[in-house]
Amino acid sequence: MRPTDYKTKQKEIILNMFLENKDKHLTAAEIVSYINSNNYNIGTATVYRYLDRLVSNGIIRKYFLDDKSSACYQYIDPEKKCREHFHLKCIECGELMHLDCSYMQAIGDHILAEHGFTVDNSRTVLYGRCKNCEK
Amino acid sequence: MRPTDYKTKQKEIILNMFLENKDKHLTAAEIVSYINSNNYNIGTATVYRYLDRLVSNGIIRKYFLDDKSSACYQYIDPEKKCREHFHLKCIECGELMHLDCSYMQAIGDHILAEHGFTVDNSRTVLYGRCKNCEK
DNA sequence: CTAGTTGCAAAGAGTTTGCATGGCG
DNA sequence: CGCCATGCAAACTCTTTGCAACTAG
Repeated sequence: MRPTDYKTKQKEIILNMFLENKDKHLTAAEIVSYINSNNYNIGTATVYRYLDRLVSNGIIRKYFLDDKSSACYQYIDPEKKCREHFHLKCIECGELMHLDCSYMQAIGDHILAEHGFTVDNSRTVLYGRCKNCEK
Repeated sequence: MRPTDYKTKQKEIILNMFLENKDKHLTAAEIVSYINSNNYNIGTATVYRYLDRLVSNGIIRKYFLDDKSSACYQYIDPEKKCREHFHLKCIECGELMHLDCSYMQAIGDHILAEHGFTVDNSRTVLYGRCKNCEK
């Protein structure tokens, strides 16, 4: 059994930040500096510890963009069924697109059937450039 | 114009390591420890500097696995057209598979045509579990 | 000889851990 | 009150940078 999850002010603030930024990814540093600039103080370690838990609990997703050294975290919106489709991440502007498309959904099946590989959609992100940034 | 590329013993050793491990990825630490355990000595900085150059020159690929903090580097085999297809990476055993399949090659075109997104195959790795590890 | 290269050590950047204090339930 | 969570600082890991010595061409 997992330990009790006490409600604390810090956790509330962090989770709210993700809920208010469903369309963006946040880095640990951004979270720390945002909180510390808003009449509150939070330790870096606390942020990392809670981020880890949120990732384990499937509340947020953790990425590593190739050109960034720091990890990025983004809310996994249950309403958008993010576990069931692929994601596209623009390496220029950072936009995350949900690739909810029947054609793409067939890809996972194809890879499993033809290549014996089970793709984990919750981990996989396709990198590239979105319409605007490609220009 | 770019500076002349002097041939050195260090560069030769590193490049050979990639050529002898086309099917695997190597980390900077692995390269350093391998070389230093073989009657030769090389500085960490030298390894990183040459890796950067190999990446810039398109000789090797650099990527980050979700659960690793260190970067992985792998030779881009011209014969396998690694620039043009996707890669599958098993999150259990670390095996990297080349997904060279006409069906899959259509994916990039589809995403561009239907979703206006240009996928960068050299950056994208699909994560999941291979046949053996799925059991 | 000149300019690219190397090795070492120090500096950075990001993340994790140890530990005493603090707060939820 | 017991146990989890927090903050701070130190420790760590990986990578980059500064610089003097070295070397390929």
